[in-house]
Amino acid sequence: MSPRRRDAESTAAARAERRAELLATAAEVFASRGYAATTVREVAEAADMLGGSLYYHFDSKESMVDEILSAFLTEMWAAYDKVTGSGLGARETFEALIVESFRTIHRHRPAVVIYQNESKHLATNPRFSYLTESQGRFREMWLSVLDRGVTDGVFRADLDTGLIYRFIRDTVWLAASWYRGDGPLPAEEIARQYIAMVLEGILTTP
Amino acid sequence: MSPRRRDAESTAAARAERRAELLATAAEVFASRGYAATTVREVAEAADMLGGSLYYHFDSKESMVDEILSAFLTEMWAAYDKVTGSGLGARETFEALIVESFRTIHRHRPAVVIYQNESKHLATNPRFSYLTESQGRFREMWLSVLDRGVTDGVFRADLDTGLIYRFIRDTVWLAASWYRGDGPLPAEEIARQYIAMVLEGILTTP
Amino acid sequence: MSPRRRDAESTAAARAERRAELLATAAEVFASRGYAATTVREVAEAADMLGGSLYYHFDSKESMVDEILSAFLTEMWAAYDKVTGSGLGARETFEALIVESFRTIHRHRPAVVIYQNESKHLATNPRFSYLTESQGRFREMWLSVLDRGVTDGVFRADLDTGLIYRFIRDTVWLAASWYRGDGPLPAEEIARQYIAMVLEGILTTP
Amino acid sequence: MSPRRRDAESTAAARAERRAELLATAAEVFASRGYAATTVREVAEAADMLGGSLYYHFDSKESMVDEILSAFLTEMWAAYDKVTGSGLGARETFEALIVESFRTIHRHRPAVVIYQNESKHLATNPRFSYLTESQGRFREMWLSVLDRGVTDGVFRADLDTGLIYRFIRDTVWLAASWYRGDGPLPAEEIARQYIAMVLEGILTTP
DNA sequence: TATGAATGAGAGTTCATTCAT
DNA sequence: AATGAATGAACTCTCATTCAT
Repeated sequence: MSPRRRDAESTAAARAERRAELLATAAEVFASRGYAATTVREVAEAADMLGGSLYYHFDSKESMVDEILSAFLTEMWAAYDKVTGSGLGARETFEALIVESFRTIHRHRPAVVIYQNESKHLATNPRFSYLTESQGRFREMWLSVLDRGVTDGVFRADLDTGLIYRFIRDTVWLAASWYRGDGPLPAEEIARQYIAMVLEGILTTP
Repeated sequence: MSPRRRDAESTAAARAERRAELLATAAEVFASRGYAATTVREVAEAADMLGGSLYYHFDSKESMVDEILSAFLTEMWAAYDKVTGSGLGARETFEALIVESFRTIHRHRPAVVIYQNESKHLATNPRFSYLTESQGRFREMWLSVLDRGVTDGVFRADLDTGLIYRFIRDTVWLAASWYRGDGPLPAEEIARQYIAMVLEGILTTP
Repeated sequence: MSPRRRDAESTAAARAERRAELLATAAEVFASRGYAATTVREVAEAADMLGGSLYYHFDSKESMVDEILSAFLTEMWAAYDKVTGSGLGARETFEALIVESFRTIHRHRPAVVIYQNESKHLATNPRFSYLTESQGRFREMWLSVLDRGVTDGVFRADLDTGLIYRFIRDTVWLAASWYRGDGPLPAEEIARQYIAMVLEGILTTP
Repeated sequence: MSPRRRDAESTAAARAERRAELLATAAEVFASRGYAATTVREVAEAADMLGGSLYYHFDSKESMVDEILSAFLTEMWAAYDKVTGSGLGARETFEALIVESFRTIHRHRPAVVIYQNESKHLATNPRFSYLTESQGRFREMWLSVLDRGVTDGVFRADLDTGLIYRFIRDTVWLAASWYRGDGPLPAEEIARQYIAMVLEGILTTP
């Protein structure tokens, strides 16, 4: 490997790292102020640069969210696929998916918040059609688990699985907007209680 | 009643009605496109007018959301207060509040969606401080019901009530973004299943 | 004279009177806030009506200033013409013109203020070409008096009459912006002192 | 001096210079068309830019006049203070102040015109309270000189000094609207004749 | 005569984006 | 890599004006 080659590699790596840094910064700003309400200048300022400088790294404001969201979704689906592909029973799959979701939130909180708040509007743009696709896949995945559970007699049959699905989707993702990882309850404890609540309900059992 | 009197009344009433109409239109547009991303022209267009014409009725774009949100919150709290003031037990109060929430969603869906999506950002503006206050009241109301239920032995003691609270808050309000009232399940059935799910869990009881 | 005729007359008279009232109101508002900065609504409000109602009486905002200014100029020139046509000597004419100017200010203060502040900008509009004409006539009138005074040995020959003219023009008209007629000095006294100052200077005579 | 240091200085200086250029352009446009009647786009056009570009340099249209006026007043007061602080007699102070005023007009004509035309309206805005203060200071300065002159027996005692003050104020500042510096009379000659006129009057001395 | 609702042009301002340096 | 100046489209809002009632 020639020195020249190594240089190219190291600068390419440095460049990728800088992008990642900037994206992380941007994600936080977008998450806290809202994508539409955030100006490019604000993002740049948070990264200690001037507005125009961001355009050396990114094509547009849009391409920033794009990268943020697609990176997050890619990683999330890799984790989900591992779970669903490991041949667990319905209840175990259910629990594992919930745990995995909280883990994703833990690792990509800003991206999750953006996804939660903006994907509906962004999805109208063809560029973000993958958001709609992801949502569909998400729905199918959960419905499949829930239906299997009902068939297996693990989950109640008197509840609409579509309703349960929405219920789970909403609470799991919205957790991103309040879960900080520095509260009194550790992540595992939250996941455990969450699972207990959904599975067994909040009533005392007689 | 003199004719003059009647005239004054009818024009004042007509004006109030027009405002209400326009606010309803604005609420729908804000809800579907997002407040920040919606232009005043779009609102006006949806009301079959030109941009400037809205300013005959309202001071600003901001005052529109203000009216939309405060009207909705006023009505919602009146309903909640009736429930909490009627001396029901913890579980009955719990159920009644859920039902009331779904009713509110049914009547003010666009306002609820706006509240859900924008209140975090709007609340930074002193004009919308009532949003933060309302959120605080909401939290206290639910925690009081939940804690009472735990004390009375109706609700499980091994779950964090703060967690349950968030759980309920998120799912109830997010329901506004998917509940249309024209789906296969009627409102009461949704409320019933929702309550069953939260109270008893989704597992089959052995 | 038939009753019908009298009615027509009285309504025409009433109408003219209303116009005059409205113009007086408008003049005051234009004078105190500036023509460009004054909105039609503000004028209407000062006359206890709504914005649109003024258009029953006047074609446009512009036509209001037009009427205000031309009425004032017509009256002013009638008075000046009387003075210049009465065969007085240069000094007497000078004094009479000054007195007449203060009288005009006294009677048309708002119009004078408007003239002072806005005529430069209005004059660019062909409709107000008479403002430029009036200014020219004004200049000629004063220069003629001053030159005659110099020729007659009444006024100093070592001063540029063009400079004196500007000097007089500025102070006389600007007096409109501070002269209220309710100060400690009565109008005649002001005119007297003003004349003394301009004619004899402010130095003590040795 | 390091190159870095010099760069920082030169860019800061270049920036200040650009601001000054733009302000000079803006002042001319405001002076000739009136502040309220001038659009930001017109100012920009006069500076060969587009409307929005001005906002890179200035916060608002208002901040432009603010800078124009306060810069002018600061310089003017520095000059006046030098005169009043140099222990001259009443008459010499009087003459020096007049000369200084004409010099100020010569150097800041557009600013003076703006001050003359707009300060009354601008002063209602708290941001421009310094205009009112300056006016008060101006009045006190002149009255003090005039009163001293009367006491010393240099100026006539039979004229109201308040009237003389207004007289001087009006003519001096209004000179800005006609004095171009390119007329037949040079600045000093104008000041000389002006002083002669005010001090000795326009009558021939018998 | 006057109202009240609406118009539509244009104002001040913001902001994503570009580009020479 | 980053700066800083500028662009230009779009936005919120204002206001003279119109017109049915």
